[in-house]
Amino acid sequence: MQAIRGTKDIISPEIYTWQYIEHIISILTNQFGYSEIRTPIFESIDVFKRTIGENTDVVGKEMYTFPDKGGDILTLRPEATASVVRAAVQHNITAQQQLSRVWYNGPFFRYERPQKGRQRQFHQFGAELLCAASVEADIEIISLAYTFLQKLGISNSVLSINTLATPQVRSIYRSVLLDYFQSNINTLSEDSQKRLVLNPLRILDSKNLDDKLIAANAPKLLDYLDDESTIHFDKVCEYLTRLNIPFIQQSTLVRGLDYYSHTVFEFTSNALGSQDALGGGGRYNDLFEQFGGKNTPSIGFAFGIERLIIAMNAHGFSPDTINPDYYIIGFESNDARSKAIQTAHMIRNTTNYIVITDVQNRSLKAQMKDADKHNAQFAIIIGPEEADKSECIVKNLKEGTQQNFPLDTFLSSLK
RNA sequence: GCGAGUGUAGCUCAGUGGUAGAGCAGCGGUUUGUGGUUCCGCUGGCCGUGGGUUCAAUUCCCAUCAUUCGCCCCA
Repeated sequence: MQAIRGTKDIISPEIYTWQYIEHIISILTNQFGYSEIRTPIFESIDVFKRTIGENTDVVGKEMYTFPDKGGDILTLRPEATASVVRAAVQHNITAQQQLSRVWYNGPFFRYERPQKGRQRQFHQFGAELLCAASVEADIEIISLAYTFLQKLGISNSVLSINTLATPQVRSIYRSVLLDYFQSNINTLSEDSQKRLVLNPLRILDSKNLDDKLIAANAPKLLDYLDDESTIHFDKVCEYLTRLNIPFIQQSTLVRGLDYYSHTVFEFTSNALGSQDALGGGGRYNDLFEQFGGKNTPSIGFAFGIERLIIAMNAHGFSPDTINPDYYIIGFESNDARSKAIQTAHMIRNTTNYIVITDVQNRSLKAQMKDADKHNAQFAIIIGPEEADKSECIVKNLKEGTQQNFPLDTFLSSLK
């Protein structure tokens, strides 16, 4: 038996990197005043289907969808934003234009071919700023995401931003683009010919060389923006400059989910290989209405934890190891071993020190070696002689010095 | 869904048509109650799984599963 394809067990020592990231998330979200939200792992398929977009790959071929015993069609969440909005509408979180700041961290599921930085069960940390249409909201979200990467020591990632404007502008642009690509259809790659039908904007993003040449001369969305979109986007760029957050305007940046409008952004890293996005996000001003809510402009982002770890490792990150304060050694006689276990029990009950003991009845030498391997500060040694006198040897393993103490004296010195 | 590579001890990897090695790790010892350095020894592998070719396969062929890297897509 083994873990199924595209899933994995996270064990020591990698788990310490995960815990480190979770620790940073906790600090960061507190700094920005965001509170955690935990939505169900599975939802009705309808939560994702129309909101993400029926023509997207995520919905079209990547969702884990199944009927439950009652016949309801359920889907393992492939992303979080739709769930968060569903929850916000259900609980009237943003009723009366109430702003809300939330974050999440957890597993998501997409049925895809695994490769570097891509699994079927993966994990995302994300944040959503609900009910805020202002440029400042965009900036807060991008600043949060940027600060997160800084705190993790991922210094060389690149922030790309773009605007997808309003749905109205986008549909005009879409038809212009369609005409343009239609006239070049024979030189387009096979994939892009399909994209022409499903989502022509996506051709702009193609990795195919021929497509890139054609896309380079394609009409630019920027030339079709209305005033509202232009002003918003320009202000976002100005603000980023003022905050000293480096970015590049990338007119080819198209995000894969249908609900985005206006600001979209992505953080990439060259440490990741082909799946080069650490995370991304954007504004979704019309999503609430799809869940029967009022118009509630919002913006958010998500990072892939697995990809962050790849980037952190590329930067040489290694998590701090937690070393024991005391390694309690009892050896040879039952009395000595018993006193050692009692001592460990006492220390753990009355203090927060980290205490390791041997549970294999090993020799003094073996336990000393083990204490060293654990990188313990002190070895507390109790042999038959010490046990008889209710004493212990306190040995400083860093300095190699040691001294005998009555057990009581040693224990009371810890408080 | 498509393409290519890989699958041998806990880990990283050698290797050969006649049932296997190294380094690291682990355990033990170096004169018997003390770790981190040497030195010595030991444990440990149905050589991914199932078929086929062969007197014989871990080594060749096929399939399958897993994994890696691409395509696609995204976190």
